[in-house]
Amino acid sequence: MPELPEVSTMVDDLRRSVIGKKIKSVWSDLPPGKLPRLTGLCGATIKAVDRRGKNVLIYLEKTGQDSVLAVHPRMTGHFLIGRWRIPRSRKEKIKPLSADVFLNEKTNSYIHLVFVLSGGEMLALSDVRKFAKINLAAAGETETGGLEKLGPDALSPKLTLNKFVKAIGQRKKPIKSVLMDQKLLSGIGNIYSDEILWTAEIDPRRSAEGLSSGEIKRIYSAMRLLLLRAVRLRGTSFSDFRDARGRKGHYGDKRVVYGLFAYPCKRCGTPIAKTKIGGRTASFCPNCQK
DNA sequence: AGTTGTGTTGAAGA
DNA sequence: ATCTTCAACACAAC
Repeated sequence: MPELPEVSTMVDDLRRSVIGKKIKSVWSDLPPGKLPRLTGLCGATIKAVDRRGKNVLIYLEKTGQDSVLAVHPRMTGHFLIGRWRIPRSRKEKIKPLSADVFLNEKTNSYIHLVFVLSGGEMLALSDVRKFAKINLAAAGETETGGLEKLGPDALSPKLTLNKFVKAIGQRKKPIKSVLMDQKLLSGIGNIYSDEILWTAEIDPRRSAEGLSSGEIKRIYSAMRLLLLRAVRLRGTSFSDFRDARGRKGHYGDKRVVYGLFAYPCKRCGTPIAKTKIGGRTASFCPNCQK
């Protein structure tokens, strides 16, 4: 699930806890091939953490060879900061060293990658479905790390209304699919596309090319408003997402349409409908989203 | 107990 | 080019 606000929350937490720390050792139980060789990162210092779309970028410095670790959490990946007992055998299961109720929550127990940091804390990746994509590139080569096709970030100040219109207008696909197309615009997934289109009062099935400039402007405003609100509320934990301390985000409590099938529309009372758009479930109000 | 659906994405097929 | 389907994987819900 992690979309822009959830990844933003991860990055926010990591910035506060891991910048300046040195990687002492790396552990993973993922099969070789699911992640690059990371042993070379031992001794590297974490210089910065950033976000691009739904990717977490961790900038590392080691004498003579700077690099950037790009992690895409896909559906269930999330970073945690804590302490775990690192297994020595394959049979042994990894588990938290403390009785921290959050780190012991099931969602947070699927640890597949751990960086042991200077100072004793560890940076771990929990990912029940193991879809997270982990990429390591030399610094300056992030453009070749699979991020080169990424469209402008949905919260970038550089993404003006004019550029937004150019990015999404003229597309024949349904507007919901266009908003979720990371090559056109990065950071939005199923949850926030539903939320944005409900707020902008636009039917998610409509072709982007048929939208008026006024309608695109409404979508742009709703996009900024909702993403900023969700960032402030530290994301949505409808499913697996947790922050770096294992705690839930609160946007889910404030959501307006996602996952509210058959509930009354918060604007007009009509029962919320759902349909499939491009293979994804879409929730919308059949009355006031035109 | 087997089937179905799930937030993402990219590759493969039409 | 453009759209749809499926696979990667594990689990919860039915």
